[in-house]
Amino acid sequence: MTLSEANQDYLKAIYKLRAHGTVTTQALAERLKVAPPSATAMIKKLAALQLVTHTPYYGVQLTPTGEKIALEIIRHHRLVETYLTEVLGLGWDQAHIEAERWEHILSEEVEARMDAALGSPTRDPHGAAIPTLDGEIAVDSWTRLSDASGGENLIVRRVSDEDTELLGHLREIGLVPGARVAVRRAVGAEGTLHLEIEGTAQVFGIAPARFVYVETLSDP
Amino acid sequence: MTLSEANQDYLKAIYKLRAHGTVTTQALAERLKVAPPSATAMIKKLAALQLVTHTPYYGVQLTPTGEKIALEIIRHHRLVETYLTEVLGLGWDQAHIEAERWEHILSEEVEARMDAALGSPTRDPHGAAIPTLDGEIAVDSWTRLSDASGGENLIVRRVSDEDTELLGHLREIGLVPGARVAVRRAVGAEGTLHLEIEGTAQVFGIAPARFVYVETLSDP
DNA sequence: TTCAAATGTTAGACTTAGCTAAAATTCCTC
DNA sequence: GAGGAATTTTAGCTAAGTCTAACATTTGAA
Repeated sequence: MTLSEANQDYLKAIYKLRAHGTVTTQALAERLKVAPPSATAMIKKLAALQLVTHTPYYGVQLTPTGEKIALEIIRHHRLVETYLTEVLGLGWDQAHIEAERWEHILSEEVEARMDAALGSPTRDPHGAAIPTLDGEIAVDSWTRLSDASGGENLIVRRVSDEDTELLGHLREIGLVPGARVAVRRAVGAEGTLHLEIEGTAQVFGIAPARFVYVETLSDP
Repeated sequence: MTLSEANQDYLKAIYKLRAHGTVTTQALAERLKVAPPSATAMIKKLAALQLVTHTPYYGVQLTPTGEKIALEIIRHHRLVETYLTEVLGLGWDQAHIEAERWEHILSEEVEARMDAALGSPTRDPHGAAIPTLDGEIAVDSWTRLSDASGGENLIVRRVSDEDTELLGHLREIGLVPGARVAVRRAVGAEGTLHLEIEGTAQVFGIAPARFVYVETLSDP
């Protein structure tokens, strides 16, 4: 079975949106930047291929086969991202954009070579887990930087690659996997965070902090 | 102007078929494995984009812009082919198949990185010239192994990558760029060539020998 | 030089994946 | 629980690129 790029993009998007098991048409349409009817149409096709189950008006869910395929694509994406940054020296944001295209055309053979060249990495440059060849993926239990209450000592474990622009910014200010962060002061829902990143003071918005996952070293 | 993969494939095919300046619909259709009407339709689109000129019933020709784009794609292809064999260790035939897909999605940025990693190569693994960034390409004046009359000492300069299967075979028997070949005996049109490749005797068909380009070291 | 074969083009249909407009359904508020 | 708002789906169109069948043109052989 050969799936079109569009098919693959939808499966990947459903996978990434599937926090509560089921994904709405609108969420899918937004993420893929298509109109809702386009998403409905594709959902039907994927359902016919048994890659998703669809309850009209109530959302879509990946079948085990669909999930496996989504994980393959994500593996490709993250492996390529890692390769492009580690071996060819591209920036994170550039690598992410490239990987969006490469993920669809990567053969098993080249995948294996890149994997070997990188020493079978388990994390991509932003700290996201790279699924294994047989579709296993590590489950992270980190918290979001936006949930910090103030006073914690944290270590950045992962930054989401969903917002390309943000990605570049995070890197600039040093909010990268492995960075140590102290939260000096946290302000409410619409507020800001006062951070010390590797010893440098920074004021950071709550909104982008939702995309930074951290491990807590010491609580306030 | 962003061209579709199909557009790019046609431009590349026209470039490769353009030995006598003009390319027939049939030749194009055959090379791309599509029906002739499909080729006609695409020719019209490319003509509307000013990438080719079309004289109905008399063939198609690249405009300077069309040729430049074709050369960009060929540069991508050959650079990728070189990268995949030299850096990732793929076989020639495998690399060629991969490059057919990669050539369409390679960004200028990654192209530049691969070029640098390889030390700006001028030839791909089969000996074909890699066009420069500004669309210059070396013109080869080598002869075909099939034209050998017997008694020559030759050096292989290039093997055509058009026939994927043949490519693998040529490599196995050592008919690769740089190989020294002595032609012991040549037989007529439908016949065979008796070769000595790097000292090893081989009988080789005239047909596949058309895909091997050689430089003559000494005439009979 | 004529006419059949080969080649090329036109006509019309199909598939994929997108769109807008309108209808159906669910959700939410009062 | 009724009704408007939000969401989802259906209906119908479009564009790219493919196909087959039919028509047009060129070529080549008698």
